[in-house]
Amino acid sequence: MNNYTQILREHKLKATPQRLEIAQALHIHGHMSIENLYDVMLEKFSSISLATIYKNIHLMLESTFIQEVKLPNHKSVYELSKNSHSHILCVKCNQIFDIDLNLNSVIADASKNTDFVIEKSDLVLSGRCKNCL
Amino acid sequence: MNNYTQILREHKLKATPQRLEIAQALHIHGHMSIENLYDVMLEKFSSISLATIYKNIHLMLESTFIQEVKLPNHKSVYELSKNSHSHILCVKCNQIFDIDLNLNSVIADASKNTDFVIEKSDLVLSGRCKNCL
DNA sequence: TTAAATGCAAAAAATTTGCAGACGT
DNA sequence: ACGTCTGCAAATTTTTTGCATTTAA
Repeated sequence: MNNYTQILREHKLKATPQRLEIAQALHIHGHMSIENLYDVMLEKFSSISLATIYKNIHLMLESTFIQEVKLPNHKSVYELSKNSHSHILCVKCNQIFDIDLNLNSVIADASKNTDFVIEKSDLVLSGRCKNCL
Repeated sequence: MNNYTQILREHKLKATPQRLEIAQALHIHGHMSIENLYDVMLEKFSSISLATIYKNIHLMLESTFIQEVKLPNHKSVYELSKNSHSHILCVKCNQIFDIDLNLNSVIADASKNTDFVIEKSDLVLSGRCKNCL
């Protein structure tokens, strides 16, 4: 029983080979779109169905095993759940990186201005990475 | 010639009645999804086509007359372009508000950590608004 | 007058559903 | 053994395209 078998079970999901491979693919690639994932999965499961990908993505989202990341000018990508973090996207090479940023003061400010109780923040920065400059 | 006729032309778009109505609807409602917009437009143009909505949304995005806002757990919504700002979403009543937040230090921090030149930021805060608490 | 926009119908793409057989626990 | 999962096929939903006609400038 590897890593993800246990984690999947903790999320009330059966550890099927397909799900383990999704977890593995996300672990390796970090952020993947549906079609991206489908292509990678096809290499291991030549007869996997897109329906299986969709069903699993939904279940994994519901169980918070994974998270969706919505990016400007891109399809959504998915990542394994981790501690809260932001994303930074290179508009040239389209690489996505996780980044830890302290948004406390921003959130405090927003909270004060709106009387919202803020539960989460989704921040995507876009620009050009070192290599693409 | 009203307000938006001129602005549309500045964006190299012909000021058709349909486009003026899209502008008006976004002005009034602030943030609208495609289907939302279609429903509202139908009231003024009983035979408007969804294809017209899609085509116009694309052209208006390209010309930066409008902007897309991607929200967690929601379909994309569109708004008239304005100065850079963030969004705050109530997860209970689903209202969306614009909010001006100073992200300078966050961006500076990100820039320093990644060697990115950052061009824009998309921030959506989610929580509960005053009324829904 | 002319290039661009509209609306329709059809096509394509993306996502969801139902179900029979297979599989995880 | 049981309930869940997979893969398939079909259905549905969303978005795009082509084209004849109309319209803004």
